[in-house]
Amino acid sequence: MNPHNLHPSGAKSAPSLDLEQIVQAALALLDEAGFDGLTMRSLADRLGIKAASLYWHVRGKQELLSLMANEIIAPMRAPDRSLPWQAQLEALGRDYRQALLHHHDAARVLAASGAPTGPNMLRLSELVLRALLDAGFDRKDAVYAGSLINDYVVMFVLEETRRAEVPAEPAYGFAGLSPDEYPSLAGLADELMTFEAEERFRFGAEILTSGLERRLAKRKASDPLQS
Amino acid sequence: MNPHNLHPSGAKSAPSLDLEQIVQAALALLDEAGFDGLTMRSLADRLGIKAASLYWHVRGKQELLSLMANEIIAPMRAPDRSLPWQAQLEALGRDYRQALLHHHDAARVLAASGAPTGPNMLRLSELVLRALLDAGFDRKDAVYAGSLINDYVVMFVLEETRRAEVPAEPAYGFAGLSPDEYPSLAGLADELMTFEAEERFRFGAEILTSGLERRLAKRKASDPLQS
DNA sequence: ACCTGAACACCGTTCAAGT
DNA sequence: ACCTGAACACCGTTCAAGT
Repeated sequence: MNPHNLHPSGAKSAPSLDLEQIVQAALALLDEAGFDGLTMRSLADRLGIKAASLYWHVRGKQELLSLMANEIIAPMRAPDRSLPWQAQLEALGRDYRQALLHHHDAARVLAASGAPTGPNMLRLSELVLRALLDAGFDRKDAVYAGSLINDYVVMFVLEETRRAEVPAEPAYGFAGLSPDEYPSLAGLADELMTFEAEERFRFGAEILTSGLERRLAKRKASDPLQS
Repeated sequence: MNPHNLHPSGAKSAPSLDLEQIVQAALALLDEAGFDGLTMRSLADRLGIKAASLYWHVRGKQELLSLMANEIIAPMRAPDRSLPWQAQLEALGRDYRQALLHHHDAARVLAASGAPTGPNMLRLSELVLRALLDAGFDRKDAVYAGSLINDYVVMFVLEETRRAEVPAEPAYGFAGLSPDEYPSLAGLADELMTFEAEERFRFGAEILTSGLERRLAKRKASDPLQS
């Protein structure tokens, strides 16, 4: 239908508009079928091509997942740089979580997508690290803190999704536990089976933030050159 | 060979000694072939049976993974209860990480194994939650903190393993990044490509511990009934 | 009680060949 | 440049049948 994909209007020709369609179709398939239903074969079906054809556009499923991860976080916005670093990081964390919740099993895609490669992924890393460097963390600490924050959000939504997908999960059967063998566990059965996502997410965010605050305070105390 | 598996000596007959062999074989296979090489078919081969036979012993691969997870953390020891809670949690975290590092891709098994079910898994949860309750955290906070710590260790070793398996990973190509588009990322290229596991693990542990200390202090300040 | 044969319904990926 | 046919080398799981 459009054999050359040329724009006669001289606008810079969109690089691989086909790839964009593939990623959009993959996201739509993810929403319908979940991570386990996302296969090269059914993605090809949805695009009206054969599975083998996908390999002309992407190196393999791994690359597809990276492209999807990059697209999933596309709606994320940069936080106001004039805010305190804690507020910037919390805004990024909340935003990240919302982006993941916006697609079915998105956290599994992110967890499987490997090192950040796409521009949106790189931009997210950039924003987190910028806030940490601005705050006064040294280079190593900024990198460590950045991956801590990233891992926290992905892990949280992974668990959040798992809990939501299996309602009244029988596997979370902490109810019948022997109070003699597992006194703490048995006493916490109610709390273990409940998942109050918002409150729980804020808890972890608060722990990370105040832990980082403490780290920063110690660093500054031992290094009077910092502002 | 041992059709009834009876102990004439009156000792309580070992419940499912066969299951134990299966889990041991699965762990040996994991060590040799990694998580992706751990299939029901090759596990059956190793045991000298057919894949279908495994389903008489376990409900499915998911249950096998749970059993493996339980076995992987079997060497973990309870921390000295007289230690401060911070030291107990740090000991548990280090011990947990070591147990995971002891088997190839063990963190992937733990991440895939779902809610804790086996006795060792339950005991690990029990120990973490006991330390937190002893410290004075309320019930909800203890549960939240417990899963935070657990997730941190698993996520860390997941990343640690990924980094070790792919030496000089070309995917972690932060070197050629444009300093104009990604100034922080480009400036941190060295730190992003290095993975100093011990130091990095301690960093996260310290952030979590001091964040939890702060939380506890705030709680106690607002609740004079606590010791 | 425990195991096998045989199948079902899939996977990701490669590659020569087509247009 | 892009797609297909056909295959390769696998998966997890079920179930009637064997012993």
